Amino acid sequence: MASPVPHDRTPELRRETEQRLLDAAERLLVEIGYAAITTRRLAEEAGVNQGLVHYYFGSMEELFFQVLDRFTRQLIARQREMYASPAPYPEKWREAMRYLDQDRPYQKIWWELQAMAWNRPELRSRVARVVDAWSDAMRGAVEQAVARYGLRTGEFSTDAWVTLIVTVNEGLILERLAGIRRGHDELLAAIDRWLASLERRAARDERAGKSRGRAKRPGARRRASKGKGKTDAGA
Amino acid sequence: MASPVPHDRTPELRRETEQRLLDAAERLLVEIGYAAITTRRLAEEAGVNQGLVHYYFGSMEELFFQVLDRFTRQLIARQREMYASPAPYPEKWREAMRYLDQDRPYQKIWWELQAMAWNRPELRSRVARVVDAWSDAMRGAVEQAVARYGLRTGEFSTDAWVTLIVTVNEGLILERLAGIRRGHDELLAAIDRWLASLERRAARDERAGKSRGRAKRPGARRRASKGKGKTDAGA
DNA sequence: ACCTGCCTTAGGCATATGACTAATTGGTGA
DNA sequence: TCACCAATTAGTCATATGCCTAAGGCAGGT
Repeated sequence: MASPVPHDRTPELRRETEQRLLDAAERLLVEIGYAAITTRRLAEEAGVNQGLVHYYFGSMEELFFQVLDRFTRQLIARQREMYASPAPYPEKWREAMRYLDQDRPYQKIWWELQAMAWNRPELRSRVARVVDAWSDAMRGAVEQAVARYGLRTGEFSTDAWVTLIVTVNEGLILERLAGIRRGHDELLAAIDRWLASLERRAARDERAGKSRGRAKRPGARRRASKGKGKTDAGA
Repeated sequence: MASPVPHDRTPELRRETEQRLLDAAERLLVEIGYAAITTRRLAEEAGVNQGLVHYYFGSMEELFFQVLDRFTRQLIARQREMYASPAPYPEKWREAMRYLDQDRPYQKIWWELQAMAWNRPELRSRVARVVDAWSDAMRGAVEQAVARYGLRTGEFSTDAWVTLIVTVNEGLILERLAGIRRGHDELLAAIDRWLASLERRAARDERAGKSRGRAKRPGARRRASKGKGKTDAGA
């Protein structure tokens, strides 16, 4: 429960109350879901009078629009930051996987907003924008990984890889939202092993000065299964 | 809009009116989402009087419980039927992928029910049951495919494969629900090519009487990338 | 001190909602 | 035909909801 609004009316106050309401909406998305949020429940959570929803946003609908806009901006910025890291790809993957367990409120907000958007055509483009940004943010990292690990991209384009990685992540997040964990540890461990071995081999190849093309063929079979892991590792 | 209820009171009438209401609820889940369904909207859609919701189900909550139960039973039966087919794995995958575009109402219902369950702990176990059944239904087919195509399972257990396939499917379905198609065709085409080549090679190996172990090593590199495809093909 | 503009409050209003109920209807069996 | 029981109707009720408004409060500027 937020504290009452301070009574000094500085120029920042408008943003303060607006942000309070938007923050409260996010907390309630996590706690009770979009369908259960009312103006009174929201105002109570924000520690302001119920009339302020109308004053600042005009309607609940507009408030949700702004919740979605603010959230998507934050999410996109965060994904760009994560994938801009110079760390090798397995590290990026591990970082993203850590979010699976540590970032449940964030994920809940995102998927509650999506569920709301399923029935609101005017919101779909905004949702699509985030997924596009996510894909774009990781594309560079995936391209580098594919090149570094000498994985063939002839049959699997970068777009296919990226799509695979994104969809796997989405599926994992959603299952956890529903309390499902079956098979997750097995999958994540397998991907991790595979990525680690790809990275070790790439480092070895660098030291030996070997061309990757050559390095692939001897362990081709092993790489095959790992190549799968790479697919998974794309997140 | 359903037609009015017939006026002959046979012993089947109770089931008739109940089913009408449950059918109407499913249609509305597709059309307006769970959050917008009211007793009056539902009764109108079912062509019955609004008081019958209380008479037959006692509450909207109980009605949604029964919608979920009925739907999950149907979904599980259908998945079992699909994966029980003796067709080779690529055909099963293609059958499942055809559902991506042709079965949008079905998918919408399922995900609206899931979104509802995110905020209803008492519904989570039911949702989890469906995902478990889905995984179980496809496990046999995946195991057969792994064996037939000579793919290593040492690093990727069957559980990992199954989880990968399920999560990819979930991600694809959800993106389409939000109107997102980017990268889907590329991914599905790549998986299809890879599965087709796996199947051709398996058939050739059968005719030639070669052991799969031997057959893998020459094309090891190609198999690697296809192994990825197989990962994708697991759906 | 006064004025102005913005913020906030304390309700109020019209409508919607889930749940409910008494009366009526209709089918079946004796 | 009559009696009985289940199904249905036609509202009703208490409460909730989104939206709104007039009045008051407060800070900053003159």
